[in-house]
Amino acid sequence: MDKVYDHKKIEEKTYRMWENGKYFQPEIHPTGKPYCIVLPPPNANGALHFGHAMFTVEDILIRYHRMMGEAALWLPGTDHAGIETQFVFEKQLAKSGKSRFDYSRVELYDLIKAYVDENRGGIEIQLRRLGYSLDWTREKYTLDPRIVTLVKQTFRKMYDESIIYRDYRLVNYCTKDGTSFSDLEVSYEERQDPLYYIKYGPLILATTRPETKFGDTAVAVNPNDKRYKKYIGKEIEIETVSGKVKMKVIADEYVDPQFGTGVVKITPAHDFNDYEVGKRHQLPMKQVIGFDGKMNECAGEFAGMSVKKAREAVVAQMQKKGLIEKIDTNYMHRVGICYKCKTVLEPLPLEQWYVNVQTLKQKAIAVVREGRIQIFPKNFEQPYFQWLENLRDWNISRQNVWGIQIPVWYEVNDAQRFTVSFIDQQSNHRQGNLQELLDKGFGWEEIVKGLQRVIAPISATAVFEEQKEKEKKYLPETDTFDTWFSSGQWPFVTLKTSKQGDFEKFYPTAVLETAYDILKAWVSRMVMLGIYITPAAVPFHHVLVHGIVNDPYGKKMSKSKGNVVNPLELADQYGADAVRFALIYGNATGSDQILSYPKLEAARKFTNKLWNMARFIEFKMQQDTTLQIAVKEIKDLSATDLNDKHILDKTKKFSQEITRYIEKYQFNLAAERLYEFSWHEFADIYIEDVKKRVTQESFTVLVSLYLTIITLLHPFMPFVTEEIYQRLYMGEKPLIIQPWPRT
RNA sequence: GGAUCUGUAGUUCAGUUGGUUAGAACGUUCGAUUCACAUUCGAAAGGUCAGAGGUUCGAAUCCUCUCAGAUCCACCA
Repeated sequence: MDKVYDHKKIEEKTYRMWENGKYFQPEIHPTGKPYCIVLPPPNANGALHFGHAMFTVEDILIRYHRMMGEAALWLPGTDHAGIETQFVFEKQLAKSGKSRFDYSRVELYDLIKAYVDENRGGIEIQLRRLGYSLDWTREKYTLDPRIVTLVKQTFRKMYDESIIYRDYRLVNYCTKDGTSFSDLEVSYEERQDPLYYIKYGPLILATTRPETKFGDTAVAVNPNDKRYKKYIGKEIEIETVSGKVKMKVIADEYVDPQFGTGVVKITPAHDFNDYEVGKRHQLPMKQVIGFDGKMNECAGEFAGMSVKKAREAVVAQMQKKGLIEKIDTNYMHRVGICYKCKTVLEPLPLEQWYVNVQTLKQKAIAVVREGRIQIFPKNFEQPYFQWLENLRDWNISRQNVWGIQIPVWYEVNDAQRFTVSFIDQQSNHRQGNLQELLDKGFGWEEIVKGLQRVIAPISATAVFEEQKEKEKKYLPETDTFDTWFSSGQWPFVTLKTSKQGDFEKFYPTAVLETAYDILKAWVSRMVMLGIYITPAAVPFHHVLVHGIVNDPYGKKMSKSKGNVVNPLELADQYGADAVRFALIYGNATGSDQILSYPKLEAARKFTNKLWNMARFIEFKMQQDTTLQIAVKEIKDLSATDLNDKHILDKTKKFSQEITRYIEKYQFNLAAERLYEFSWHEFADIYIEDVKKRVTQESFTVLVSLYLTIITLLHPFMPFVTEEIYQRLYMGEKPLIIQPWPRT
């Protein structure tokens, strides 16, 4: 044996040995109790980051249960990550001077698919490098045809049961990425913007968005506001930049008399609150901002300007006309921005598909309250409940190409009411009213072939593929599902499309292990959709939450900050075992941690220490051949020496402790105890003691206890322990499937 | 505005249902060491457990308040 443990010589070949031996497959224990963890699917196109290194927790559980003789399945898979991937791809496109508007949706999809296929596989290699005992023979991908079919079936079922519906309402729309987002995906930013006090006929109102005034369809005051009582229900005449306009004054509780002047302009098409007010008072919606982020023809002379430009221009005009009372430049407020590109999100009215979450969320709350699903640590239940209780209907439409297309067709019986965009035969981007485009001479076939996007009226008849009638014309829904709609079904769609009988055997899964930041986005969706599709079962019994790994200074790792550390580089330097151990050691379940180089170094020294214990044993056996026999026959341990008895007893207790810690998901305590015991109790004291009095009996005890230690450590540090096992013990089967020490 | 979490040695963090002198790692200081390991061994120093009050025979742990930091949710033009 080398004097120093060299992980580079060991890790790759060991992983190959495990994989070739089919030890990652649950069939290795055909009659064992089923135990299943489904890997939270990383972005197929992405690279490993530190969050993924926390999968170590799952590997510990899987390896432990496998050694317990259970049929342990850790099912890997990757996610197509709709918006993320398309975002990255479009950046690439931009470099070559192109944009998504240059391609039909079919072409664009194929381009992205080719791009992803080219970059795929990286993540799998990286997960192998960290020693994760995933059953690769069962690997899944969110766009696997059979999974797509199941996802669409869920949509169909929900639609048939009226849980999914289509509606025309305001959505958070990113004009740069060209798609809407769910409430969850909106980020907020504190901003200082001018608050304009504008003269509205006899009234004065405060607004941050004077450019939306073209979409105003009423002025509102609080019903109890004495100052304005006389105007309620009346029409007032208003001088505006575009001439005189009449406007109704309505009363609504929503208006806060304390804010500004207590008068609000109501723009139902461009503000969420105004939209609600508009619904209550049956106000018309007048859209003045287009999906390109520019003012439309309703804005008169300002048409074609960006929102920002238009705001400045409108204000300038108003000032000229003396319509601005004053400007408060110190006004602070929060604006919704796109979490990807930071563009200010526009509330825009759009036809979208929604999931009615009322019943689903009540059930999702109930299963946790009743303890059918337990969250560890328990304090993460609170945000889970809070978020679900606040949850509003879930917008699942995304105007992306990269994703699962919503499987619906619209009957085109009145082309006048459809808006389409497409690439014509000359490869030009066209968009507009379908009837007008047809009138201009574009052919139906041409439009369908180059189709980019269809906006069907809310009244259009939506049918599924097989419901289409031959004599009728249809255009497809071009929107795709929110990625979370498909990944929210992950536990059952993976198992249902896996090997025969897997679903029946492994569902519900044992544990869902993930970072707390996607508890809401992902876990709650899985619970909702899981109990919807499989009402008798929950998708997993336990939710195990881990924290985030921050950079050495405690700052969140992010590409933009440039402080991202690649776990594989650390695995190269310190060894995969050391990286795994350092992440577990000294960090309580669920709490954030700081990447610590001293800790990595300490973990690496630990692997070397273990290695040298093995070297000592090997050395002794070479020195004294009578000791070799002892190694092979470590069954009936008898100890006459008091110290031997003592350590036997201690090791027994130690082994119980480790088991208990793993069962209770206290991996940090397990790791600390393993480190402490093996180094300072076993090596420093016991080995030193035996050195002075080597007998066959004491050496046998020593060797057998060392085996126990190596076995208990295996889930945490699989490579070095397996290698030691292979060298010293050479059983018929490798350590990975040796039985867990029982007491 | 509502909620959650965190505050323990120079640093990073443990501390299971309240129970002797509050632990570890790294760092620091002193010492050892031919023969498994200098990536080692032995030893030492280092803490008013953020602060104040309360419950208790007993509090880092439970309760209240204060201070500091982080996060989440909601949201007024």
